[in-house]
Amino acid sequence: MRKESTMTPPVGQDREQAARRGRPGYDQESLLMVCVGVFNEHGFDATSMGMLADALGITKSAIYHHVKSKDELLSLSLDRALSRLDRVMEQARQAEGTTRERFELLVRGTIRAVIEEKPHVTLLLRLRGNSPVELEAMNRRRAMTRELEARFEHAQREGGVRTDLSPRHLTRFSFGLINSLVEWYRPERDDPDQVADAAVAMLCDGILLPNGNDE
Amino acid sequence: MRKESTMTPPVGQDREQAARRGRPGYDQESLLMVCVGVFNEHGFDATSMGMLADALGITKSAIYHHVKSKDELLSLSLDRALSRLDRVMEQARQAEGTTRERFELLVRGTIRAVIEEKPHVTLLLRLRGNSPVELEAMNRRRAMTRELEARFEHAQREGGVRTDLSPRHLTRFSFGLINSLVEWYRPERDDPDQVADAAVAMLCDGILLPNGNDE
DNA sequence: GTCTATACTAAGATAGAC
DNA sequence: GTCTATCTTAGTATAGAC
Repeated sequence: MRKESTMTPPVGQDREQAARRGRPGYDQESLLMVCVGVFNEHGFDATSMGMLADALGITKSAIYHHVKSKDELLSLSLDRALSRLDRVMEQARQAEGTTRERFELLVRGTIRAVIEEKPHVTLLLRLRGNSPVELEAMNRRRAMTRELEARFEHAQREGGVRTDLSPRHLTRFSFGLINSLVEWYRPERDDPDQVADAAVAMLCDGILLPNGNDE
Repeated sequence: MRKESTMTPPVGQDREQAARRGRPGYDQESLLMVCVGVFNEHGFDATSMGMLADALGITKSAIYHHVKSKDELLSLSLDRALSRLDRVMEQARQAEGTTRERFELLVRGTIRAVIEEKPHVTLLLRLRGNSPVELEAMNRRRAMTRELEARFEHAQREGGVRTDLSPRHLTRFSFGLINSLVEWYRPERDDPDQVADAAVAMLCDGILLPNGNDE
């Protein structure tokens, strides 16, 4: 059994440490991180409890000591992603300055959140709505999209953003560009600040040189 | 059995029509379209043959008359997506004109392809590499990404594209913006030309007004 | 081209010992 | 906190009748 247990359960020497700080075997947090990694590698639905057990180096049934179900693992992960993104939106609401400054703050904040919570955000962005847990998370995410759309509309009226594009398309394409991070960002290859600079530059000013050549 | 068969199998009156044109029951093409729709709704792995059977209005076993396996359905769909995208790349290779003109051609071609073959492209973009079929399709797609990256590098040397962003980031973010279409494009809400215009505008020139306001 | 019936395998989850 | 053993359900796929 247990074909590819790469990770040895971090058995603790120092127990008796006020309940949820030590880690005799796994605690819920460390277990969650391993599971989310496997979810993202194969997709949530393609991941069986057996595969999780293999990655954890324990048996299927041992997982149920930490969580009630596979869905609870998903729920815990999605909550982390959503609460992190909520904080970004809250920060954006309170921001002041020019349109560009406020937009830049939002973009950079979102990118930081996506990078720092990448495993959880990845899971969030790939939901299909197959369970109540997924549906609720998708609703929370949808609310953020709508809020950004309203923000774009406002910025257009204020005159900071071009008005030849609909708020819908501005929103969807902007999120599309940023969210693609979960599909290709790798800490070894990509510097977070450089990535954020590139996203801001592309979104604000595009990729062509102002004095475009005519060959 | 068969709880929500919305689609009645299109039983044909006019048979004997040269093998693969008529449709007594389903032919492979019409069956594929229904199945791919279900795959995209729930995700490939979360879709069982039973769900396909329900959507088709036939039984599970009847599906095996048309295809050897669930994986063959996936393979047929991915082939359609990839061959369509291959044609876009081929067209881009032969294009002439300014950097902007050639870039615009590529963007518009890709967007047309994504929209016109949306179900198949959607499936392609969501692969996790869980089977040989998926891995091979991902390789073909990766080749296209690399080709675009080389194109960006070339355009930077020629002077048409800003050089403060790496080809990698230009490529990934551009594809991210465009590919997001599969997640939100809806024919009833979005006009294809308007969507393409918006993508070109954002990618080439960004979203801010040239004469940005300082409030 | 589709059906019923069924073989076979793996899934998520639980009980109770250690 | 993890184990073995097991329950139950659902999965893909096949055989053979109509």
